[in-house]
Amino acid sequence: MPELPEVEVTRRSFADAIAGATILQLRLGKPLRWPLGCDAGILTGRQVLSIGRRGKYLLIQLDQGCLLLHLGMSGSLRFAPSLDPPGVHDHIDLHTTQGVLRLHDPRRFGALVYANDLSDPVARRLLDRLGVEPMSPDFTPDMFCKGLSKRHAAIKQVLLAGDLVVGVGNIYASEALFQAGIRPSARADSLSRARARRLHAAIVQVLQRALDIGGSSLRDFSSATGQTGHFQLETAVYGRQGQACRVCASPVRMIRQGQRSSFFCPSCQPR
DNA sequence: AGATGTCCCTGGAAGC
DNA sequence: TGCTTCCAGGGACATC
Repeated sequence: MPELPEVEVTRRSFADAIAGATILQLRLGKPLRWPLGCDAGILTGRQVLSIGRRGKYLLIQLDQGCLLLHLGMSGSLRFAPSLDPPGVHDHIDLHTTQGVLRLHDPRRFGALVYANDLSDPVARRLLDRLGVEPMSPDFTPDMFCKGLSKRHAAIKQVLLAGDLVVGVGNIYASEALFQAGIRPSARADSLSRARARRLHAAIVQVLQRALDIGGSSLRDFSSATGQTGHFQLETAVYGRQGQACRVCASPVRMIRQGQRSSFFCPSCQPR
């Protein structure tokens, strides 16, 4: 499932190729999570200036207006000069003078939303609550520690909430917590400064590593050019319940937190 | 304001 | 073999 590294890899894989293109037509398939919010016809003739990203949202900046694209949990993009006729799960085809941008999304948790600009209430509703970018200079150990100290919930759930730091999904949250030696159920405000700093470093490291290897944590992930990661991310704990911890050989355990599964090693993550 | 539970959707796996 | 049930996930939203 696309977490931040996959979204960023996707962005980089077609941003340059689509920049400057003029939109010819937007074809919509089955309804996605939210409606587009405008008549698809008004996009014809508009120019794509750039592709940005905020959290897991791709921001398609137009000469007039902006499209917010979310891959949900099963979405992937393809950008090519031409594509086969759309299949059952191809729900968006953005035809441009430089190629077709296609969203393939079997589970339809993805979305494409039009906004006049990023200060439009439509965009703000989606983006305002997002925390800092984990790979930006704003994500400092200090702000992270301060943020955690105000939260009583379990650390794993605070990470997933995305209002402190964005982009850490279910897989990378478990992996970062393992690397920091912190149990997912530990209360955020119970972490010492030293442990919170360790977690901060682990988050950056885990995400950077995934980015470096092309966002390959997703089993069937591919970039917009169809590039698949050659390196499957070797998860330390995610999805490995019952198997031996790669560090100490204790059986990895799974618990449920807020309808999500969390994985940890009881011995490497004692509290 | 923060915490918690619910919902959206469908392919694949597990259970009967 | 063929059915049914369960599960995965991001994140907005409602409710406490």
